[in-house]
Amino acid sequence: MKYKDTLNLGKTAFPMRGSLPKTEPERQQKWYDADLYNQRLAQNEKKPHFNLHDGPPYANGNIHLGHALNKISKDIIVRYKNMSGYYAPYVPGWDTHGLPIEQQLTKAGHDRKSMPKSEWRDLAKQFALEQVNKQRNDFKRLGIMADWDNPYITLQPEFEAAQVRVFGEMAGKGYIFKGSKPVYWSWSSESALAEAEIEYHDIDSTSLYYANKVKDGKGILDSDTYFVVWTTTPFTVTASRGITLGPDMDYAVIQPEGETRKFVVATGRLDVIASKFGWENYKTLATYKGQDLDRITAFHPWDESAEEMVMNADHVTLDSGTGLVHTAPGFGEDDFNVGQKYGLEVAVTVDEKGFMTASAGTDFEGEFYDDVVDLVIEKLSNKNLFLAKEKITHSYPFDWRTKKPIIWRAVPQWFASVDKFRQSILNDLDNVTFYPEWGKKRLYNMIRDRGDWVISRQRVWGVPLPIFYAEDQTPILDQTIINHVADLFEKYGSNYWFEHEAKDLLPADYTNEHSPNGLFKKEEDIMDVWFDSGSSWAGVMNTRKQLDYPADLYLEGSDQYRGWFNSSLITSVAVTGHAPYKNVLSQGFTLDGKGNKMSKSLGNTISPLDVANQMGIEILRLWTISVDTSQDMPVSNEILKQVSESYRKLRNTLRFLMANTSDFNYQTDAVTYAERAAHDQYFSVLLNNFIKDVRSAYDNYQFNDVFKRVINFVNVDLSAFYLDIAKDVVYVEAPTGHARRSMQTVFYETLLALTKLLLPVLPHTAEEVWEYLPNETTDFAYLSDMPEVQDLGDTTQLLETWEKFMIMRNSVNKALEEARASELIGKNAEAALTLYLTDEQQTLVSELNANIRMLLMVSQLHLESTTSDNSIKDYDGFKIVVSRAAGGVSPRDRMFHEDLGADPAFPELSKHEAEIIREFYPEAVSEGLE
RNA sequence: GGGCCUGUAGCUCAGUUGGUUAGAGCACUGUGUUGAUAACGCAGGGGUCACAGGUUCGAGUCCUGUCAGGCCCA
Repeated sequence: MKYKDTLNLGKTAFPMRGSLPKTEPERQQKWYDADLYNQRLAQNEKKPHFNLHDGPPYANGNIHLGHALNKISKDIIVRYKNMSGYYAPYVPGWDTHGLPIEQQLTKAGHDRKSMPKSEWRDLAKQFALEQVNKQRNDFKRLGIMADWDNPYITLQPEFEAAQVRVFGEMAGKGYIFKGSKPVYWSWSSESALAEAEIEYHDIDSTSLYYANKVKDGKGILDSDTYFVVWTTTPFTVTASRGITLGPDMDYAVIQPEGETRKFVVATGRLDVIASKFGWENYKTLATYKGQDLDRITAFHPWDESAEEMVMNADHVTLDSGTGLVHTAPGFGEDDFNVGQKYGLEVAVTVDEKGFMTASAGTDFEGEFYDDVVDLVIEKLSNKNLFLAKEKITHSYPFDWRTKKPIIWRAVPQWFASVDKFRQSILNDLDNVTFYPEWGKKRLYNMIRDRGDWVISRQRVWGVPLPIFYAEDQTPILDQTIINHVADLFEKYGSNYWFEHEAKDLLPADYTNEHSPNGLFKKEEDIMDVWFDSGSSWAGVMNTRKQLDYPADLYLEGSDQYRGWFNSSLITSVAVTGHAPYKNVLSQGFTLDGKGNKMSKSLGNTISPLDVANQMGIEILRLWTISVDTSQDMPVSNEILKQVSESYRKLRNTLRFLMANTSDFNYQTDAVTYAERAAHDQYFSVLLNNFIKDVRSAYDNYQFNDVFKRVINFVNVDLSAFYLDIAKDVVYVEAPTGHARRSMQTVFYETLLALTKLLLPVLPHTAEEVWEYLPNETTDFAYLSDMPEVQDLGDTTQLLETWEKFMIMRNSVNKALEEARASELIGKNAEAALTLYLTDEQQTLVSELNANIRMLLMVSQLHLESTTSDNSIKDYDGFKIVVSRAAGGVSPRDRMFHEDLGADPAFPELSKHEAEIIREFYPEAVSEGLE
């Protein structure tokens, strides 16, 4: 018989390497085959609910790292909650309407104008659903446990119906109104364009400098004073209604030599302007801040029915022009915004084809907008207001399809009046908890400063605005009618709107005093897609019976303060008076290894599927908790490599625990806490605190705290200490003896706790471990519950004592290392230690009440009283002498013993070992050992 | 230009209400083992806390500015 056969070396088939790219998909298939998602929920049916509401990704394109981070984070939370006493469903969603999908159709060669709208919408729907399927498969590869068979999709009839009802509620409360607002307008395609449909080219334009005569100087400016303004779009002078100044910028009133008129120009532009206009000498009569001149008025250059208001806004710069900006609210976004603040008219003097309308004046009517420069100059010159013209080259927006220039032009739009319930929104934010805390401030500022919400889009692929027009063009916004439309959508889908006439969309007997002939028209615009996803609290949380409103948690990237967090909040407060979420968790963005934005053009992106296929999705999942997700997170191959090292450490540690508990049955062999050896009790306490800390980190969504605690526990407490000293027990001691069983009990509890605590992050690995735990009865680890914190009484004293021991151990290690360096010993087993202890240190030793020789992993230990002998080296307060161990080496435990051969049958073994052999391997007495 | 956020060892993170020589894990170097072995132990080196001012007896920690980076606006 061999010595080795009398040892209890660990045994397990659990592979050291995970082969994750290969095994993960197989394991996921098992989950889906077993319908694990619903199994877990069924088990939790009577528990309190925890609702994480999924923000819908846009159904277009491949999933990227941001998607992965988002879904993995949600999966971690949902899995944790389901294993911690909650019923936590996870209904994934997709955002499917909107322009990008229309653009994909165009790219694919479809022409929107060559087919009926309903047909175009069918194509869009088909495309969107294909994208959903593709993304769904990719999300499943990430190991996400969700209701993949029943997602919510914003194009689903029940979702659209709920959304329209939200709109109806808001209309019923008077929050919806019609106005107009500038948009990118392509006269060449007679259509509004989105930012994405525009490309920029350099063009030459004629810019004009002209003067506006003061009308009401408010006692500050004389009536012979003129504001000098500059414009690069002369046609907009016809719709000019204001002059915008920088509130903190300086303006001078000057009088050039030989001039009777006075001019207002920004001080910072005076030199440039004077030379441009040939003002050789001028005197400065006064200077003002922009804000001093607020609300002074001037005459429109020629239109007597209009006037120009002096306003202040921050967008004014001194880069060009005069520091005074001619402002036409119908033809520019800045102009519109500042105009709204001052209540200016939104004049639009160009029609949809780019021709001037009657409102521009009879001289202009019918002229093409780009051909009126000379006419404008003539009109200005007639009034002696023209100052100069100048050719400029600048970047200008073009229609990407027709390659013609575009203009800003106000068109009728539907608005949601945020102003009417802004204060309720702001107040209700106090009832929401934000992770991180600054999220509240960020959302608060945005809501506080935002304007009304433009909810209409001049597009086709979206939910129609359920509004009708009477014969005299009066819009009909009636909640009852809107709900009637919602009912139709619920039955037939929103394409019904495009397939039917207005009369078929209205209740059968509907009449309206504005339509004496019973004729009606329907609105052609659709809703902003943010209204779609912003209604999901109604379309999903309120609609599905296993979910509740408000949600416990919304979790998205920090860009969603402007997006989904924002739009959901607005619609929810508008309808119910409350936020749709109790908690909001926002995450940063993934950056490359240098901290820069990831982008395809820079070629620094990392695909989550590539990581899954090359390293395993477990690595990316582990990465997710290794970083502080509340901030931006760098990712690189180097970083992922480091994470995979951590994964290997975790995996190996689990493997070691499994190998050394493979002959252990917790039900029959476990040793109670009170009966455990001192070091096992100590480690039990460490484990218990570890469970408490990790659970608390999960509860607070502090993922990287989970990571840090796990890694430290595994490396420091387990690997470097407990598992290291353990080998001399679990390998060497009697297989069923108390010392070994005591330790195996703790091993098993540790293994089980680690496996469960890691499951939300590493579900594949946890399930793999589970297959090696025959005593655990559930089919899947995911059907088990999180380890509970035990009441072990007051452990403060115990921990303090052992912390002191760890300091002592540290000193001993240093002493041993020196002995090794001087070649006195090789391994620790060759050493005998002599410790010269102070009174305090002796107390520590007696309090430990443990086998200290074993804990220090040396063959022999001698404890002496402290000495004044200065030749004995002090290691951080401990006087230690290392010498060679006495006696001989046992080939079995490889330690030095002075009692080898005490049992004549076993001349090479110590007495203690011989006893073990006689009891557990009696055949060795006759066979002998070698 | 505005709102919000970030910048501590090669990497990922801790650093409490400002208080002694700034910590951890990984990586690295050396070394021991070869009964966790494409593993494990031990020891060690490594930081002008982005930069510059300021407040204070004292600042990684508070204030101001600069630089770099991110999200959202303009």
